[in-house]
Amino acid sequence: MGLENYRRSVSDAKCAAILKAGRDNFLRDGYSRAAVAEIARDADVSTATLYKHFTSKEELFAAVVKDAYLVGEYEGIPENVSVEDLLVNVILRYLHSQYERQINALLRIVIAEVPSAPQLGRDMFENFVTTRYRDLASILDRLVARGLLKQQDTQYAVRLLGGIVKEYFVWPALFEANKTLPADTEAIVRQAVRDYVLLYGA
Amino acid sequence: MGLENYRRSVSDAKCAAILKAGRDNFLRDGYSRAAVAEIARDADVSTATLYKHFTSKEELFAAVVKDAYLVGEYEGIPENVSVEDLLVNVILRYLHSQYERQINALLRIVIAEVPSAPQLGRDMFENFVTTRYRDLASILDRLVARGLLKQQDTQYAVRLLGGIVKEYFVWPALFEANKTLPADTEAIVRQAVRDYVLLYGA
Amino acid sequence: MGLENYRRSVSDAKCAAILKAGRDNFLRDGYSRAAVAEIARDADVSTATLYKHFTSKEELFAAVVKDAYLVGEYEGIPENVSVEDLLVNVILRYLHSQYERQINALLRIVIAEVPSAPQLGRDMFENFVTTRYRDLASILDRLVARGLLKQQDTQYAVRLLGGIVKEYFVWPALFEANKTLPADTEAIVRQAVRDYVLLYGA
Amino acid sequence: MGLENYRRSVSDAKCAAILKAGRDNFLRDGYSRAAVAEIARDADVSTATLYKHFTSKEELFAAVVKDAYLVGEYEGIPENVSVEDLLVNVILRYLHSQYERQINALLRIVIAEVPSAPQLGRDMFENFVTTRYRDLASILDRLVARGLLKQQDTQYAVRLLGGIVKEYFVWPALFEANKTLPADTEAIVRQAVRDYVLLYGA
DNA sequence: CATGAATGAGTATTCATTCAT
DNA sequence: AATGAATGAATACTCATTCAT
Repeated sequence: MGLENYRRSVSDAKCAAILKAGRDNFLRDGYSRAAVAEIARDADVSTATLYKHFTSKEELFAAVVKDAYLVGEYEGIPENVSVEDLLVNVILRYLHSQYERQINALLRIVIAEVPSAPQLGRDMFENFVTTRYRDLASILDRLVARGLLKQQDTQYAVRLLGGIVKEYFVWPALFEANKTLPADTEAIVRQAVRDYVLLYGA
Repeated sequence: MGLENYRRSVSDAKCAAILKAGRDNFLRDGYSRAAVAEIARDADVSTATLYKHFTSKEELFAAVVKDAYLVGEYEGIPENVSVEDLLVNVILRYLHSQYERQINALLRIVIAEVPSAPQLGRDMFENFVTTRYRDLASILDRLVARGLLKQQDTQYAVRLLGGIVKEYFVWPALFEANKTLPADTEAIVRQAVRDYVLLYGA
Repeated sequence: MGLENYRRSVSDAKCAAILKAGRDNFLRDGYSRAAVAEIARDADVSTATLYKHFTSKEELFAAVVKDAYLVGEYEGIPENVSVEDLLVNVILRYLHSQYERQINALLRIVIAEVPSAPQLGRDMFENFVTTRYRDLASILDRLVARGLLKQQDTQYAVRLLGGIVKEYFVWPALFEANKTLPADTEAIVRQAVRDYVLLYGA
Repeated sequence: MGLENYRRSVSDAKCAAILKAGRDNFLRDGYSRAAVAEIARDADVSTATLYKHFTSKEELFAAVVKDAYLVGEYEGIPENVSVEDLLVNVILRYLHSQYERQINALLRIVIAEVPSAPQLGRDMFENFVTTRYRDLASILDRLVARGLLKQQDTQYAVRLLGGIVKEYFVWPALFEANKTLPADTEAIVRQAVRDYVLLYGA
């Protein structure tokens, strides 16, 4: 079994190297301009090896995107904080993760490929929008249950919050490469949360 | 001058034909996949003529994008309507214009090209986001002046409204080709405006 | 019209050069091994130009094959010769044409591609077998009409003659590259014709 | 010796599996398009093992072809039948063997490879043409010796028969994949033999 | 002895751009 | 001024063969 394990580990390492090189290249050049040969070269692998692991450029890109989903987030909700602080905290964690992992740049490319790879668009929407909204809605539901927020349509409430957050932090990042979170991020988030609490707070 | 005028008008007609063919091709195939030769063919022009008018594919695309800015919108603000109705009306006009002119599909392509054509991204952001927000803010300012809305930071108010509208009507359209405005568009817009008026109404 | 004519003549010349280079390469290397890039280079043309003229390697090959059909043959039948001499003469003309134009080598390649390009096989069979047999049958029919041959099934008679001729002169050429007509060709053909006349002569 | 025998038998089995898989692949895809990796997979062997048995794709193909020679044919000549029936019988056995064993498809591939593998062409010609003709000639010789046929050049006679048989049953099969023996095969063979007997019968 | 991962050289085809006419 | 033929560089993908384990 030593041989098999050895092979698997080598293979996994190459696969990871390809994914990383692919990610870098796609982020830098976009999907169409990124060259499979260069990705292979950057990963210190022959193109043929790359094609052993991923049967096409498209599949490699899909794998790169899927790879971005994998990081788990915000398990517990801390007690003893105000509703406002809690929501600000949750949203800031979203945002930092989004920026650190360069999800915005990835979004750009996926959006560009929506007409030719619709499934990829749907998947990414599901994973980066719908799922997060589900998580946030469940938090709001619990706060409602605890009497800390009014009865409300949490589906809509989530989108209200999400809308203003995207407005400030995602939308501009789509139109400018290498955007970083602005200095007044927390202030803006806090303002948005405050409005929300004004409307829907207990 | 007759000959010169004739020549100019022919030239302008060709230019318009190229822009239209370019628009169609870019919208259908995206930037990279769209072929200059096909655009020229669709415009009934030789490739050389196309290159006389636009020095590169990139410039042609930029011109196509700029062309989309040109359509004027919502001149007058009707009097004698409630603040709510007025805002709903204005927003719906934005949305219909956005969908009818396929701005979402164009946005997709511009977004994709942001890393390689940053100026284009900035321009489009300026023209489709900032400008509109300025218009809307001036409307809000006037409403504040008339005492129909509270004193407020209209810059922020506009983005609150814009965020929720994009959340529902632009964001999903980026991730799905050929999306049309949903049937309950007006209801959603009205709900958003109602929330806004609750917070900032006089 | 000078420009147009000039362009056409240049274009035709290039087309001919490509066909010739294609023919040479296919004959030397077979279909699969022949490289489009090398054909283009031999024809002093870029690959893109080659693809303007022929939309694919397969189409180029088909054109090369079709080109081989184009040479017209044996219009008149001389009078005042014996039936035997006449037939020997006709058959020898077939054979020389077949060898000079390297039809055998072309046949080899077409045969190889029959599973993947069945239409090409059918076309070549039609043009190099069926058509010739029709010509020869019409000759035999006229000889029968003149009373120089017995009443007979000329369809079958033609295939009897064709079979023996292929047996000696085509079949071996399929299995050996650059085969030339053997020295005793005429003697063998004469023997075959003699047998035929023994069976079917008046 | 038990272990050695076991090993040899395993090795032989693998070799046979490779040959069979090779045959199937070459027949299906032709020489160039057939992929060594797929042959190995079909044979349940690693590519390295395949290369242990056959040092190159070309050699494997040669072995596949040689394998087709190995089936023995028509040992005894029945007595007490007419010359005509005897010859018809012999020829039909040739033909059925040729079609059942897909020799025509194999011929196609060998013919295609003649320029690059001339020896293979010569071998196949020797084994599928010359050898058979020798067998048939020896039968004719015996018939002449028994006084059932005239004195004759049996070399030539054999090719007369062979020519007409190929004309009807091999030649068309080269130009059409998956051809089967036509329904009137026996009638045609009988007609050919009858002509031959007319010419050369006692 | 057997493996299968890895390779490098090669393939057909495309496209933005130029230039002789 | 307008053409459209021509190009050269690039691209995704394949495959016979080898070699470390």
